[in-house]
Amino acid sequence: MKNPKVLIVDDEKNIRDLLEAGLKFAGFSVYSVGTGTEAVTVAEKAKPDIMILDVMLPDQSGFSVTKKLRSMNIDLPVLFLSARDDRGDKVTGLTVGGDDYMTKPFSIDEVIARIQAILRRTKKQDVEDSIIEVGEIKINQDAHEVFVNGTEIELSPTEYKLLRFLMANANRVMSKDQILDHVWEYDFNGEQGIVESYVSYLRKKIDPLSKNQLIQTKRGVGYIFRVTKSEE
Amino acid sequence: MKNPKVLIVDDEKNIRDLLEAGLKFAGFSVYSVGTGTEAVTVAEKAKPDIMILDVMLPDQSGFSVTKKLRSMNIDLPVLFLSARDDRGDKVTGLTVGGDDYMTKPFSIDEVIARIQAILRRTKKQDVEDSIIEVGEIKINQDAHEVFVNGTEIELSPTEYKLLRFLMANANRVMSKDQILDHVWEYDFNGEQGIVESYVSYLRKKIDPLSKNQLIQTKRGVGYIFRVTKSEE
DNA sequence: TTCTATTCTCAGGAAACACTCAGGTAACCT
DNA sequence: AGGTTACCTGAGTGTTTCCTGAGAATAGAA
Repeated sequence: MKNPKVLIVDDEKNIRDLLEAGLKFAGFSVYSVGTGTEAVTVAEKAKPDIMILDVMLPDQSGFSVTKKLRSMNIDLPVLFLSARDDRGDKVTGLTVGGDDYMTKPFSIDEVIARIQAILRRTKKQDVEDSIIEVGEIKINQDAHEVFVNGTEIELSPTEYKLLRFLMANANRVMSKDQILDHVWEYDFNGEQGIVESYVSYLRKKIDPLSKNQLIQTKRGVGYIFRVTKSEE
Repeated sequence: MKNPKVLIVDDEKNIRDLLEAGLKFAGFSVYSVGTGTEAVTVAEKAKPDIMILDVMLPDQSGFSVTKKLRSMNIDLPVLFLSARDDRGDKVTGLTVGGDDYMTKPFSIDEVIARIQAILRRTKKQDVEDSIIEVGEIKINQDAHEVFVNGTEIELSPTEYKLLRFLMANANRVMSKDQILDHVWEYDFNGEQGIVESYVSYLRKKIDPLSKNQLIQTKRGVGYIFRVTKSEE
């Protein structure tokens, strides 16, 4: 299957729009609803491959949605979304099998990564590989491991996400705004300076293991993860 | 499709006219409106391929326009425009889909370049390639890299834009006024001397790598990017 | 809780950049 | 030829952008 189908269930329209834009661009077919009742209907009709489900819906809890679906013999993996604090008791109990959960606010690229991980685990979807290898750097997404020319380096979560984003867009300049929009949580309202800081952190860990400066600055434009120096 | 359709949404008539003229000349079909309400109407009727949208409109915010359109299942990429300092706290998530974001004041050719980049990425369109190659010079727009006979040169943002403009109009004399209008931001009120300076900068970086003088002066008229014509 | 890793802000300094200006040079004119 | 105009370019100035270390605030783990 070429375009996995995702069903987004969240009552906040902003979040639905954000997810919809990001997932569509990442190559998913997207269905988006705001209530649990609609979710059940669409899940039955459209047969999505995965569902993104807010656990706190206005009409019913996410839990009852999954229960309903299961009783209808509709079996699809779920990525649960929840607010930061109501974690622990209910949500963790919900995740069975291939399911996963994330807290709001999230970063859009992290959502995409999680969805791909779930699809990878559950069905044999035609989905990105767990291993990203670009030039001298290899990332194992399942194990959260990063190797530079075969040597492993330790990255903090944010460093990891930033590097993954730059590598996924290798040989293309990414502006700081783009980086903020994809790598940082959607409610982050800080300044671009934080991107500079994290690029600096990354370089400090990467550069000692490579002869090339892998992350380059395009002054006034952004940053680029550069693999092939010159062509021709 | 040969002529992509662009919908311009901005309340300042000056800016609308500026964009309209520039985009028409670049080969786009242009629709232009001043309010969000009109934008929705025209987007529905004319089915544009892309929209240029000021985030600060008199009747409603640019975001509510995109939301409205999305809820109507009208799906088109957006190039957002905003004042220079609106970024940072308020607006995030603008670039997650195929969308992009620019601040005012902009240079008209930069707008065109961004639009083509968006159409290229959302790739429903038959649009210019990311690589511009004219004679001995090759520009990779994705990577913001410039090669002269295979050797990379480093250009500042303004040098880059100037060279791209001259190459896009190769073998045609461009006056300094034309250059100012296309390459510099629309509120620039300096003198033509700056064009002379930047041509000088460019030559200093380009000429050592070429036997020909690629940027030639047409005294009293302007400058021309000359391609050694093997055929014609 | 305490401890530690991490996130984020900030500020100083360095470098790159944009722009202006003026003296010099080349092209064009009569 | 001389005189005039347009152009070139080095020098200088003020601004912007970027880097990085230091430290405060926060979250996660022991």
